[in-house]
Amino acid sequence: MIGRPPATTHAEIEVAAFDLFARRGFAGTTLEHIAQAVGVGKRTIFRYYPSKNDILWGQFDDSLARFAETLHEMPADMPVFEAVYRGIVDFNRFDGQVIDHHRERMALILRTPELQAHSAIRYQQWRRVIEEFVADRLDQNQSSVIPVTAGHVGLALALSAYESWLGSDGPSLEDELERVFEGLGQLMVLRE
Amino acid sequence: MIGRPPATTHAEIEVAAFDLFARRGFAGTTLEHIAQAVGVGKRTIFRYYPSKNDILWGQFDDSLARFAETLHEMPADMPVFEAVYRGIVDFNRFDGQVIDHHRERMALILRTPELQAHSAIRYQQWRRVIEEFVADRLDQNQSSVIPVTAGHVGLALALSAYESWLGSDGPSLEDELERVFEGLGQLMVLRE
DNA sequence: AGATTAATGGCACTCAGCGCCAAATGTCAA
DNA sequence: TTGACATTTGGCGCTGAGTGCCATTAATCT
Repeated sequence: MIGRPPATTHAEIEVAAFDLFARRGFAGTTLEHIAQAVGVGKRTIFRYYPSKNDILWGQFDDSLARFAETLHEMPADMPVFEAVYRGIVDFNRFDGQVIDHHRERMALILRTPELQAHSAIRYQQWRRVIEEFVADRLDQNQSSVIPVTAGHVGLALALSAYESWLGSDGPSLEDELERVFEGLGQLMVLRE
Repeated sequence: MIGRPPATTHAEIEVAAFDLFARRGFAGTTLEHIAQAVGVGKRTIFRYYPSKNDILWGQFDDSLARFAETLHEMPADMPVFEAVYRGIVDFNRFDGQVIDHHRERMALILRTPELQAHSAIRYQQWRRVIEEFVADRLDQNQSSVIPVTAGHVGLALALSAYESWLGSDGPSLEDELERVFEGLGQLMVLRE
């Protein structure tokens, strides 16, 4: 490769930041701390991540592409929202090796106020993937009611499952998703 | 009242800020601008609102109490999630005089990235109200699956309706909520 | 008039984030 | 081996949100 070689990597920054966040808290960790831990200038951190909030989201953009793929691979005769549900389950499947790390990461993201707020931006991208899929399947406009609702409700399911998952240490994420989905079914039936 | 009289009010700050946000954009408006418009020190603004993000949310805390009341006034034999749905509709009923203002406010909140992010914090409080109500009705713990899911899904419905409402200028917010709710029903039925 | 009470607002600070640009550090061609 | 070139680094200085501190101001009460 030509030019001056990079002094660090996204992964290295993420690891260092993760460690500091866990030990000193998110707010208690300045970008200066992270930069020093990595052995790089503060200015450089910003070249790798647009903001302190984004560090923990790592490769989320790649994941989104994978999510879209997963959805589009669902059998064409499967009911839309079931496809969405299964897509969400697939999207949140992690190997035993990384699941612990994923849990800690999500605990930070879902329980740190600043990160909670920032997540809304990421969730939006995630919802768009569902919207697009549902709109495509039902041959509707992406901004019409059903696709938008599917996106929001899909997110609602995922977040509910994550909260339950983080709150206890028994069931797997997949189990929690199923329980939540079933719960929604009950709620809807209860309406009649 | 004893002591030095206040130099301004929450309402005055809100009006001034709202005007500036509409004209110069949220990011383009500094707290210094708002302070000058109100004729007060920047430091004082922070005594009335904890952050720039919070100004537009005004009396939200009071609204929450009203929301909780509305829910608890629902007939005891009404199915839980229908009660939640009706509570949301009631909560979002506004007089013809204030509806235009409410629309502009929500457009700002839902379309400005910084505010979108910050809203997550407020939504959380709002969800808690639903959680509490549902938990109470079903005699479950507030943090168990059904109440949490009801909170998230309730929010999903409200946000979907607001997006539709802001996107077109025909139907009322109440109509949009009904369409969204019906849409969710379709999605769920489609699963079978 | 003087004591008391409560709000104001200035000052100095920290930290996130950005624009700018010179310096550093590699590769490649002659 | 040397010099041109490409690319990243990181320092500097700035803006703007938000906080702690505290003297000042402006009311009321005795």
